[in-house]
Amino acid sequence: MDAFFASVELLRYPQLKGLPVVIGGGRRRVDEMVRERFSDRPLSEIPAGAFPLLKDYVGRGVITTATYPARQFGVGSAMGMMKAARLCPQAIVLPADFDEVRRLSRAFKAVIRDIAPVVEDRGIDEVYIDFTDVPGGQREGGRVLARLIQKSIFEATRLTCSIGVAPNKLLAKMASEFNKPNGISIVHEDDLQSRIWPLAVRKINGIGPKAEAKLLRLHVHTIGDLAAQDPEWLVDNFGQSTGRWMHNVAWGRDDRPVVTESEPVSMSRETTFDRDLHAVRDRAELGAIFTDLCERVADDLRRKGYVGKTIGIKLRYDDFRTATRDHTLEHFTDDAKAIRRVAGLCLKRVPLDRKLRLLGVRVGKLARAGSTEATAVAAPLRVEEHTPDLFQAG
DNA sequence: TCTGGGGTCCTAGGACCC
DNA sequence: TCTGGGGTCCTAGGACCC
Repeated sequence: MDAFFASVELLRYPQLKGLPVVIGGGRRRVDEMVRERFSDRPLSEIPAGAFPLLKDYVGRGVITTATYPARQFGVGSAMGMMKAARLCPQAIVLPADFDEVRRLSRAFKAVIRDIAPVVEDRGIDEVYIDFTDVPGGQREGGRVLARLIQKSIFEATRLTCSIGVAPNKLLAKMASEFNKPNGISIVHEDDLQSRIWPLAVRKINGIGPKAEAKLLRLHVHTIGDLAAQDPEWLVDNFGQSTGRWMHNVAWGRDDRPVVTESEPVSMSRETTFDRDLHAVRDRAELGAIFTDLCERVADDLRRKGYVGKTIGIKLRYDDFRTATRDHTLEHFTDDAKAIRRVAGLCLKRVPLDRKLRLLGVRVGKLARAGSTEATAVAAPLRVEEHTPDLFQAG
């Protein structure tokens, strides 16, 4: 989906179309004051000039999404709000409306599944779709089906998306970036040299800032450079697994299937404080936040029907270093008090000499509530109950 | 006044088991 | 004088993605 969170806000405030708008940062709806001030008219008639600007923004946080006009100024996802404010002070800031974003996410995915049922979820605004067995999925290299999906999503949501069609997920993901926003791009196997190799290695899904920096140090800049490297040399520098993977992706090879179903591995809640907190001096405040996080995780587990047996905490110090501790229980739980107790034990094992900026609680090793795995009580088998197998007999 | 929140997967050492 | 070889699970940290 194109600039998803921002586009969702533009549905509500169409008068902001064409303007630099960023979503992010706030814990509360900073446009509430504006809405109160103009409560006598519809949202779409609030003058654009009345909205809060990035230059007036105070506080912590990062940009979730920037509209394309804002991107012209170099503002983008994951950028700190303060830095963004220097680049584009006149941008309008709005908070994310998660409920509305989730609703529209479900809506666009439902539209796709109606047309092409083999869909892999890739977060709130992205999916992989397998065109292979969709009737007409091969027409014009997939362009006809891609157009139908685009049109159907727009009719259902008034939102635009960009689609890349290619022989595998790796190339499709890259192709989807070629023609944004509201674009379609078809990449064939033969296009590797001309369209993929000139790209920076960072464009590969799976090469992040660290791998990029190391590749640049080794004078590997483009995907073509990467493809030209001896696989053995890549293995020597990045290890067996990453080295081989890098070689394969540089040659456009990816055999991962489109996975339509998956079970969650963990659920967590975390929060960055408005100001850094001290474990001793701000004990009461931290304690309340800690308990609240445990209750929210427990609530998430219950709502989604899961229990977990590994309880963990995460904290981030004022110098941005992160520490985690976890503890695995004998039994599964979704109980806030139990989670709070174990998380409290974890907290005792971590240094608390620095101020904290973030606290998080995680539950892992999940099982479906009520499943045999979740309810089985681990009882050691008594010897006389043990039926010997072939090798033990006699 | 830098740097969110919710995830997955990988690595690596150590405990423990057969 | 020589001290295995598998395997799984747990824990901590980190890279990466949306």
